[in-house]
Amino acid sequence: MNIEEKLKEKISNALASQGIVFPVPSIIIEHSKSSEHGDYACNVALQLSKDLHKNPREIATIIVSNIDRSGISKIEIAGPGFINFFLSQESITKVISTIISQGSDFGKHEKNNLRVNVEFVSANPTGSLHLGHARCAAIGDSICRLYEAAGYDVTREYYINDAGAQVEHLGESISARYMTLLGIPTDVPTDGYHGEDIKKIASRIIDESGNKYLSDSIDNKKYFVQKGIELELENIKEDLKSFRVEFDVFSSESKIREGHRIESTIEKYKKFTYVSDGALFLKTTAFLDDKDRPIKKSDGQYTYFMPDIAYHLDKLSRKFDLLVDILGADHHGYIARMKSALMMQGYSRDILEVELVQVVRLMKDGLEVKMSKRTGNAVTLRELCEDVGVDASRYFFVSRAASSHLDFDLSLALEQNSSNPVYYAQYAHARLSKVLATASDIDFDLDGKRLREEQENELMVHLASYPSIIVSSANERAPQKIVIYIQKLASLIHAFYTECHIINSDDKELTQSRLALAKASQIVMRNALDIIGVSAPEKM
RNA sequence: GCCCUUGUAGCUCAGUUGGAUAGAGCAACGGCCUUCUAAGCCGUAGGUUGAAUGUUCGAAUCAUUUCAAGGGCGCCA
Repeated sequence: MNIEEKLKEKISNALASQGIVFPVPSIIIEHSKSSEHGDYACNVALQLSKDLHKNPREIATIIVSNIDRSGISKIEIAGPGFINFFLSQESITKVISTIISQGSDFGKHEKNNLRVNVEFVSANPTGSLHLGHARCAAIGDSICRLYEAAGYDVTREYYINDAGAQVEHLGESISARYMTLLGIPTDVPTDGYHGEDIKKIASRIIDESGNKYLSDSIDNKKYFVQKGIELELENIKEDLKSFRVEFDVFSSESKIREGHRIESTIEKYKKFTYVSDGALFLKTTAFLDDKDRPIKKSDGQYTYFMPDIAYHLDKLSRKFDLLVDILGADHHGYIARMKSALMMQGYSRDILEVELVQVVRLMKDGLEVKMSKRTGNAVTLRELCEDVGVDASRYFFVSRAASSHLDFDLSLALEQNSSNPVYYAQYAHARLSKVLATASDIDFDLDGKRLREEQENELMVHLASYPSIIVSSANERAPQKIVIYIQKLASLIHAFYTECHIINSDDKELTQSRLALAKASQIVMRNALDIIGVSAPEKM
């Protein structure tokens, strides 16, 4: 149990001893913003004053006079009724030995036996991934890593839309390039794809099988579509891998449409459908939606919504306790309708959580550049990795809340290279690594007996809060909180490094204490960077 | 016209779910390298939290209205 949990329990017990029931989970312990407010602060007295009809300071006094004071050096009641805790030296330094003994497991929680499926990116296999996908990939993967650290069993899933009009256009575009390369000039359809990747695919088909697919047969058309999807997907997987994102499961729309799966799904929804103007509608307004949605068009084709419902039911049939979809913000209308569809099958509205990621606007010299896959002028994930770097890109995307509208200026991102905050954090890790390597023959003082400075104290308190930050970030699916944590950690490490010289040839004991703190800090920095998929270099 | 998201320092953004003096990073200004990496540290300046009203001990956070930006509005994905 860490310090915060212990404090919560003490407070709850103190209240219970006076007949006031206030369970541990509803108690909020916060880090004091300034050291004059102690190491931790609690506002229960203010929360309780309304229910108990008592002055908050009075309640605080009751708590303080009944609390178990072990590990606490001083308790103060401040302001309107805050309780400020000053920890004893031993309870602060204890975190060092905990971190060093747990190593890369520090911050990871015990398995909670909950299975979560996170679907993200899921870009159509019709071209390279671009900036917007990069943001989704960075956020999605970090959320997965957070869930893993918080004890969930996580499945990363990618849904391939390989059955709609988009992939038909892909096939036609490849076909046109293929013809042109073989000496029969053919225009790419106006709603087709014009990027370089299409040319590459066409020439690859020629390399593999020459002019075998020249005729306009249906089989050949199918071949171009199928081959196009295969190669685009291969490309996407490679790009994602170099961005340190790997999926466990790829599901495809065409599989969902196979056999009579859609028909049998519709059968399950019989109670909630009706025909209007020749189209089949799903009565989503019976649940959360403001309009009923068509699932089968009057021409007999399904809308995209129908296979999507079948797909979500497919995921649920694989026994997940929670589904998370990470989608572009233009899908927000989709949330109510999909939740409604799942509720029709008896699932709770919370079985599906949707995280909306705002689009990235590409800027150049202060002006917006419209990105389009069709015209091929988008900044791709690959370019981003090559020009800005994986670490800087992932850090940048994760440091902003998914809901924030984001402008991305590539030239500025390149310029800012050395002042990018990611290097601030990595540099802190590298500096500690160097000191630890230099003093590798000196033992650690795991009790941190000689740690007295304010910088050391603040650093230790911050280190101790890491496990609870993991839990709250995971619950809120908010990886940017980890970035904030990292930023603060880096700042404290740099201050410690500058103000508290670690290796002192004339004071071995002090050196041993500080080396232990350096080691613990290095471990936590590395663990935290790993959550957002950023490397922790030994030297820079 | 209706719905969703967003609006915080010159710029890019945080803000622990209603708490103490609203915080970081860039940019600006002033200091600090004969000792472990100056990609650093210490300090200064910068704010009517888009605007207004309300809810209460207490509001950037909740409610209503309003302005602005982006997105979505029954057979597109």
